[in-house]
Amino acid sequence: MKLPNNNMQKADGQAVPEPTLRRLPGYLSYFKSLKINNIEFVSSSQIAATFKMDATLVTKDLSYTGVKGRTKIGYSVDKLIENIVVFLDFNTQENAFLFGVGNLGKALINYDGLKQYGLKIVAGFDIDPAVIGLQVKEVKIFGVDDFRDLSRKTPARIGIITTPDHRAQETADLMVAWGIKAIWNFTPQSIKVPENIIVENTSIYSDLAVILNKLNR
Amino acid sequence: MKLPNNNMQKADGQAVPEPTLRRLPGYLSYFKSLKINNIEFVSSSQIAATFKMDATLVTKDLSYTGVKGRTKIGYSVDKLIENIVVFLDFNTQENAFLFGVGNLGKALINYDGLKQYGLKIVAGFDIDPAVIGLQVKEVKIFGVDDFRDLSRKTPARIGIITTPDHRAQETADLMVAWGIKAIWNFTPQSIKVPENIIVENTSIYSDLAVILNKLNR
DNA sequence: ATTAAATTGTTATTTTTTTAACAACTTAAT
DNA sequence: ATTAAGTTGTTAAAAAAATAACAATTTAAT
Repeated sequence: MKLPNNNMQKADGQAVPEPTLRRLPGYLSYFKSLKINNIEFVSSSQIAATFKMDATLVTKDLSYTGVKGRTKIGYSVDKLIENIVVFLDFNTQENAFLFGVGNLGKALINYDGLKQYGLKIVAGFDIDPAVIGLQVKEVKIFGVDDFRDLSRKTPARIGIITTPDHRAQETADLMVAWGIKAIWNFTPQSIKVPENIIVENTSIYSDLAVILNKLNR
Repeated sequence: MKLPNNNMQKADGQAVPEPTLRRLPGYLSYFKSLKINNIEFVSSSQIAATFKMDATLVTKDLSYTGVKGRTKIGYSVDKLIENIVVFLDFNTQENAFLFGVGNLGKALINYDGLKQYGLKIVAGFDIDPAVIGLQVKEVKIFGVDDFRDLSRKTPARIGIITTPDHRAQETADLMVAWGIKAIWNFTPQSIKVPENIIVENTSIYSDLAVILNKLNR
């Protein structure tokens, strides 16, 4: 329909279905592993079998990225990877501040994968004096007051909340005051922010709920 | 329609929409914070405003749990909490084995929240001799060989994969051989398992994709 | 060269999920 | 007591997403 068929170009105004958006990174990971195994082409039916889904849905998802397959051959793994990476903006590095350097926070900083997927945590923040001044991998941990200087050197549009639950709202408020545009909230707490601020909640409890439900059905 | 109106009883055969299932833990967290603030009643419109969603959808979601609201008063916070907890099986403790005691694995073990939501990690596993024998919080870390004994003492139906990506499949295979019924996969790798095994993938990359998309639109 | 099989990509249909509409009810104010 | 406002809960409609159907194409085999 209104899909852009100018190859390798992003559908900027076009809203991509969120389910599609959520599936694409999974495909990407799969394609990367195919590449490691020197597999050059893959068909939608193979992909569908791997993810236990309908092949049509796969082609639809992939078509959003502008990639073109070849009849009887399938899709080029290289092109798939390239198109998805570009489409999801995983190629342009986005800086992020992380607030709350506890277990989860440290795990995220140590998580190499994120960098590969377009996100670079450039600084950690905490209110615990015992943590401030430390360094986790290449990421230094700062106190709240150090923000001004830091933000001038390495500005960030994304703020990650990995604080204890009850500190989520105040942290969000702080981030908004700092000019953060998108908040990635890893606490189960729902946070209140101005209309124009993007919030994405990552709740492992939702996944847990799904597992328990399937298990006990 | 075919909703069970026998109060406080779970709709066992009835399939609950997964979106509903995913939203319930968020509500629950919110209700718990209301309770801490000594708020006894809450209306669907208040809940809807908090989560920026339609009030009708809230009532629908809540109705699945069998909770009943009072006109002009709203829902009892206590009853909401109780019904959601029961409905999601967060009250009956489910044991889990965790494989891959790296940063993320440790973070999950240290995460107190999980226990409160029905999941208890009873043992960690790793192939790194430097890690085997250690103890993270109350959770001991074992080698693969220790499984038999352990599984007799504290059986578990859920297996958590927090290994490096390229070890996901072999870990899954092992878990299936162990008799694990549901696998919670924290790697982006898609894993192949027998038909009857439940798999839930937690991919923070999906959330990241959504954030970047909104940010760059 | 011809044909058969496999595969993409599009359009149509069905299913699922969300939103809207509205009736019934209950509390609090007059 | 009466009324008005706010709220639940259900039914209907709309929107979104997934699946099915199928045409077009292209490769590989005969």
